[in-house]
Amino acid sequence: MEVFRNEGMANHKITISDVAEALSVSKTTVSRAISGKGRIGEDTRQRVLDYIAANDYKPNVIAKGLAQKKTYNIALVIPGDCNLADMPFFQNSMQGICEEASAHDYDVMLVTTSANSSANLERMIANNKMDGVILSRSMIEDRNVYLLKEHNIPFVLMGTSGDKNILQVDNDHKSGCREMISRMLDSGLRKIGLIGGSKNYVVNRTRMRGYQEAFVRARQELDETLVFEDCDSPARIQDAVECLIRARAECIVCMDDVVCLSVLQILAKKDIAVPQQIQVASFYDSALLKNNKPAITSLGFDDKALGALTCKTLLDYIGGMEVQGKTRVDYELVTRASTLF
Amino acid sequence: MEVFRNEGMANHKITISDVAEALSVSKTTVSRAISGKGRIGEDTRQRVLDYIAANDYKPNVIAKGLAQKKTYNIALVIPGDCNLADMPFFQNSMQGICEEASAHDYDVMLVTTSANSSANLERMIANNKMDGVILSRSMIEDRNVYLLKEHNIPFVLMGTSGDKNILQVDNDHKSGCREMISRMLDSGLRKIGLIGGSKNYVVNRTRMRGYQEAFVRARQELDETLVFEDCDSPARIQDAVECLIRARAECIVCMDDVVCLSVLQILAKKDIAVPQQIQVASFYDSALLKNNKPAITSLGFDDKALGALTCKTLLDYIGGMEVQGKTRVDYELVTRASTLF
DNA sequence: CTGAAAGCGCTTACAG
DNA sequence: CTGAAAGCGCTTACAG
Repeated sequence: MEVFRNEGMANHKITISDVAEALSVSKTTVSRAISGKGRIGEDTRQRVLDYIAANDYKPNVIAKGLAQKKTYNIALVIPGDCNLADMPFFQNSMQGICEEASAHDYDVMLVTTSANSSANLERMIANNKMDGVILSRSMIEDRNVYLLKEHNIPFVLMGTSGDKNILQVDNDHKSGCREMISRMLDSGLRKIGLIGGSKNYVVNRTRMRGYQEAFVRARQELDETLVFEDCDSPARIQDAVECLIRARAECIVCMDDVVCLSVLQILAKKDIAVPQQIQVASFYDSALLKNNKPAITSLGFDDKALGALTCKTLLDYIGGMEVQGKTRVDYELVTRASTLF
Repeated sequence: MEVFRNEGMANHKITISDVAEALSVSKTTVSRAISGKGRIGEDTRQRVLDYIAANDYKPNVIAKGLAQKKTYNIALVIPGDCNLADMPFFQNSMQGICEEASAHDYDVMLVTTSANSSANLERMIANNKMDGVILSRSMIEDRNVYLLKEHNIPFVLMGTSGDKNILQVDNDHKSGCREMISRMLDSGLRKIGLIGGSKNYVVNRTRMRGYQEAFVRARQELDETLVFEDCDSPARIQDAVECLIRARAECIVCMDDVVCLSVLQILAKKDIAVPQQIQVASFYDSALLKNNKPAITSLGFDDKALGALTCKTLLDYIGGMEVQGKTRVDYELVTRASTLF
């Protein structure tokens, strides 16, 4: 079996002293030319800039950070054990975050937490290697929020929280869900069933509120017997679907697309045609349902944009700028063949 | 709309000078007590250790790194646009990586790349903020490998490459696939269809080799007309399934579970019973198929362990230790109700 | 407009 | 066994 050993001959990088010496100026001057801070003659500035471009000198961000007491890192906290439905969300928002951070010369450190442990976050905080953190879509009880507040570390939640004191950026789930249900009510549908995942997730509670608001606005009574929350197992979903069929629901709305996938499979097994016999829609549009026939009516969110905006908010906040306490990102209601409105 | 501004009163952290002063020893001594390097009296060592425990002093990793010319960061490169089938893989391996890194006081920086751009990785390299990088399951052509080699940056591939000069750790896909097919052949099955995703992914080529080897070992002829590669669209999968049905295949083996999910939906629509009329298995066992009825025979991999091992390999390599050039992590063949062997 | 010097918080030869 | 000093690669008052 072949074996490797690192020779450790890293490329020797050129430093600020090297360029200062080469140009017969001081390090101070070089630093100023690069940062743009402090007065400096236009011609010297240009000389420095030309030289570093030609010799592709890159300042050492670590050293810069040490001098400025900054790290140019943010941490992204994601659940280590999220369910399948959330993966596309994390995947896409991550990309938005990374790109936005990159654009501001920041890097993002990954921290995974599990429901029972914030050990990784604690270590990260202790090590002090980041200027701020992004918390992602969270549970009702969040120890991470507590930790961050206690240590006075700037953070923004990519998600929704009832706590008015924390910065939050989220997809506008409530409005989206409300609009979808409103459209259904407008089209004459009345028996609109709802099947949702765990209420421990804030996002599911928010979606529920959108559903409720639509009924209030339409001055229609909401039939509680058509609502099934906490359906976090196949068995519960099965029960819910059967109840809804018995109750002659006209439409089944699923809170996320894992639920929706299950529902579709159950309906297929029972040979119940969508949308002819029952309509189906999902509050979240992901790759999971992309290839389904019929195509599923759902809410489209731009998770990458959400990630980018969240990152921008954090960076602005770290930079001492004023930022909005609560930001909601727009959605798109995409009606497809699985519904008839 | 409420607005926030960061007051910037970060907690003032205690430094090595503070503890040196408090104990009337030199910074050198404190440093030695902590690092364990260099001679130091047992009693002074204990005094220092007690003090820092009591006042929970944590050395500043950034400063430490600067002095040692290390960063205590590794970068993890993941595709920004991976497909659904790969998400659980990334999610789980990420967790393994983060935990292993954490255990060695390393942090992991996230770098997303897209097929057409390695810009984020290039920036990361230029900034020199990591000691090494983990590349994840990759395409046949990989610009990232080229970049890393060029800059002489230690890296390991979490995946498989034909390039013998790069460190690689991967699930033992080939053996797993071979064993599954061998078991099928042993049980008397002959017409074993295969439907796979894009051949641009190394992993799919590896799986294919496992499939082929099983036939060779069993001295059975492989019927090429039952093999469908590059099925990266629903339409192609549909075609493949129909061909296999026409050819009276006894079993359909899917290279990943997104393919498998499609296949199952198609079979359901055609009212073809699994496993009675046709058996179905998948080369990858993920949450996607978890709730399917019947349960699907598949290969189980411990992606979290894979991530941890990959991280360990990189860290060992960075640390100058000898590491194995190529490591394969074991799998588990899980036979379930979707097959009859 | 420019530079010498101190400092960010550590480590590590070197000397004792 | 312990410490003074130089150094990692930057920034930034301060002085000129």
